[in-house]
Amino acid sequence: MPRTKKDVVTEFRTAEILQAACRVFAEQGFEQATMAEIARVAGVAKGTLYLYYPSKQDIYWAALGRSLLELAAATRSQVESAATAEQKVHAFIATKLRYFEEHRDFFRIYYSEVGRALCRHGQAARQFDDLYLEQVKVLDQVLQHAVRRKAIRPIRTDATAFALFDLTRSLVTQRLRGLSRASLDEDIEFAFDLAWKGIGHR
Amino acid sequence: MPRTKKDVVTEFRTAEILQAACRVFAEQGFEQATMAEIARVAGVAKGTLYLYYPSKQDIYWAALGRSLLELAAATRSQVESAATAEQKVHAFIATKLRYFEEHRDFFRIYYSEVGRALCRHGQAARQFDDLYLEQVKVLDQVLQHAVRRKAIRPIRTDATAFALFDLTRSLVTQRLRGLSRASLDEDIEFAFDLAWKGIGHR
DNA sequence: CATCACAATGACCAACGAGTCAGTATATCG
DNA sequence: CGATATACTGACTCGTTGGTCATTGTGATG
Repeated sequence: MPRTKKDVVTEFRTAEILQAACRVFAEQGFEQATMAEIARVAGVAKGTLYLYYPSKQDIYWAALGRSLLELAAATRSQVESAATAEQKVHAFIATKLRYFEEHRDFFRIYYSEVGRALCRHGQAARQFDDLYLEQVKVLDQVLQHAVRRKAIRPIRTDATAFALFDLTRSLVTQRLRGLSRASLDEDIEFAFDLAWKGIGHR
Repeated sequence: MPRTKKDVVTEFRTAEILQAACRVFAEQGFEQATMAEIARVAGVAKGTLYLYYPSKQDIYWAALGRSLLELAAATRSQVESAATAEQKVHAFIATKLRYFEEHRDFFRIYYSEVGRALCRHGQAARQFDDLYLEQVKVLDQVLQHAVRRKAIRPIRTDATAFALFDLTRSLVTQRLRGLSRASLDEDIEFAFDLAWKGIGHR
């Protein structure tokens, strides 16, 4: 247990900064957000931000990555512990919808980042893209396995995985925009029902 | 027929500028794109841009709006001229996939704009949002009608309309990212199949 | 060819914001 | 308490870029 005091302060400031960054980036988007505003919300001076992160980009990736990894881990865990393919698909959708419901700011940043992936191709964001594709792969493998077992009809599993991914995003977006008057559980069942009927046997 | 000469030149320059803007915005995104770069690609001086559009924002909306209206009109027309609900849903998906395939730069801008809709809420982009919701409504009404006729099972038509919308976007994205090795027609059939099975009777 | 109207230009300006750093406050310790 | 170290501050720098406008080019007209 080295420098406990220093570490505690660092951890505290880091969390404070990332939380503020999350709020500001979610509200303004990356380009419109300013370091001054993040500092204001975090309750520190602008210079302090640079004691903990070397640049605006780094704060952004840190804020995004933290939640992204958490969500990826939760999804993997829930999907793994589900028994059947049906339950795995359900778990995938439910986990994501629940997590985004609790982390709306994160979803805003995430969603806008996905939108930007088509511009600036080849540039940064490799980490982000990898995680994204890995998530799709989890679903892809569930589907492949299900097809082999004839639990679902033969189908292009990779394209379907993407589609289910986007179906989930679609529901979250509807909720965030206030376009869904249904409860979270109702939305989960709705999405799963649509998906399962779409890929199901008949 | 007034000032023909002037009108022709104006039309020519306008088209040239919008095309250049479309390319640059698609590549860089709104914030990263510079007026200097748009001017360079259009083959004019920066000042010339301001003879035809009052601001960067205006060029952006003009470039986006032009294609957006065209797509909306095409979709409406194709859906209307289809006979059954099944054919209407098919027409909706096919029209969009085909249009985006031919206007990839437009799709990039469109997609990134959708991503930004969750940030900056309440601000500009009202036109854009209206058109977006109107497109969903077209599909919603097709579904409502189909439910009444019992052509599909009873279902939350508004949420489903959104979901089909995003399913379509999902396929386009896969194509643009080079993740789909299928032909355009195959992707259309795939998307339609998935959708129709999902909402179908059994 | 001279004149004129206006389209086009690009050097310039002002605003803005990321990142810096000399100075200040605060904590630690002998 | 005084000395030293370190966390923090915010005024400043400096590159970038949207937008302007005095000047230049062009083509029509008499």
